[in-house]
Amino acid sequence: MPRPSQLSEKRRLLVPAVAKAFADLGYRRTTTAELASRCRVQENILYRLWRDKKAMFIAAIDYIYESSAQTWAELLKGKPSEAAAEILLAYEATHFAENGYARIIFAGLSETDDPEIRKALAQMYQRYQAFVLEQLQKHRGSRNGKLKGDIGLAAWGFVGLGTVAAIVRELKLLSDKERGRLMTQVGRLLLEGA
Amino acid sequence: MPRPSQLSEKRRLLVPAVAKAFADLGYRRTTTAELASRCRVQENILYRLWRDKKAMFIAAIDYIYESSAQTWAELLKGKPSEAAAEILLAYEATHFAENGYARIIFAGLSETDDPEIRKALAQMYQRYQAFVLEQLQKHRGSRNGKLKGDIGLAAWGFVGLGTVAAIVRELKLLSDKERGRLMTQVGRLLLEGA
DNA sequence: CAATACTGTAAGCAATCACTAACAATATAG
DNA sequence: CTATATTGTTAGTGATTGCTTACAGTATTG
Repeated sequence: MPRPSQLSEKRRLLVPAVAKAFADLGYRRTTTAELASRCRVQENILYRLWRDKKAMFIAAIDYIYESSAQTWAELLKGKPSEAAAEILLAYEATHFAENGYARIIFAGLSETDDPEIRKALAQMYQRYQAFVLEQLQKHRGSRNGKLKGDIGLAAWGFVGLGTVAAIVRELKLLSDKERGRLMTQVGRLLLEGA
Repeated sequence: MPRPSQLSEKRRLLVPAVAKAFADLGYRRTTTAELASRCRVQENILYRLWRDKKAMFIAAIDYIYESSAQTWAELLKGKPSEAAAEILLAYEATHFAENGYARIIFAGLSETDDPEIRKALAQMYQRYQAFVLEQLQKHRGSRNGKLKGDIGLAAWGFVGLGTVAAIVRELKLLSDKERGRLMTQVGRLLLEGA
């Protein structure tokens, strides 16, 4: 018997560096040579782990949500679930999109006629929306406010708020402080519903 | 004296086709050969009109807002200014991002470390926000509701709403009907303020 | 007319880059 | 030990593509 494959393990190990590269450089300026260099391996190795450059990109997309989810789980550990929404909102008001991964998403969104990329992005967005929705339900469940309208749409509103916050950060359209106020203020609006 | 230059005129003439190409294909898959073909000219001609491919892309970015502004002006012609916000919201609930130009923006957002691209995008976003803000002020000015918080941030909220609507459309995450409800429902929330 | 710059057409080049082939070295299971 | 598949290293290539050069034709002004 030969030695057992460690491919999937190696993939997990390298994905963060791959994601960072795409986040720093976008898709087209992230050459496979650059990826190899950042991963401290030869290009060849990458092609044993992933079919082609696109597959590396998709792995980066998948990693984004996992990375967020891990941060959130850490943050909410031991906290009461009704407080989760407020805690997350306060945290993201200052830290949202600080890792730069949003640029991976933008790069992907300009390639949405590729079915695999679209699928990966769709899955990622649906996960985000589902997570937000869960927090919203727990939050609103506690109080019995006059909640009007579909709560699922409010969750999508949050996704939009996050997106514009990332854009505003990327383009330096608002100061950190103003961007924080944007998140908390519009966030609170969505949290409570009209 | 030689014949007068018609360069700027020709630029105006070709920009819509250029923008359509970038919208259809993204940045990297839009080759200069493809651009030339769609414009029904030789590549060479394009390089007389713009310094390089990036300049063509930036021209496309600039065109996006102009295109929207023209549509809106048409739509609001002869309408009372207090009604503008509602009219626009109702219109965009079904027509937002239908031209596909959003993909130009996403392509640009993944290249934001280029100063010229960032500048073009920042200008475009600021124009959109300023326009929305203007409509919001006219809308809220008419009624004297309990408007809490910074109205400028609400305008950024609208920009976020538009962005998520474009994403949701691109990725087919919601049906047309649901997306319309997203726009109107969250839009109304932002319109009135908490 | 004539000078001058603009417009159109064709061909091609230099550089980048995704991807591969070939081979040596190594670790594991029987 | 040995067979087998994995891992590491080097080099290279075919294709794409942004951009340029060169030249012929044309319209406009003095």
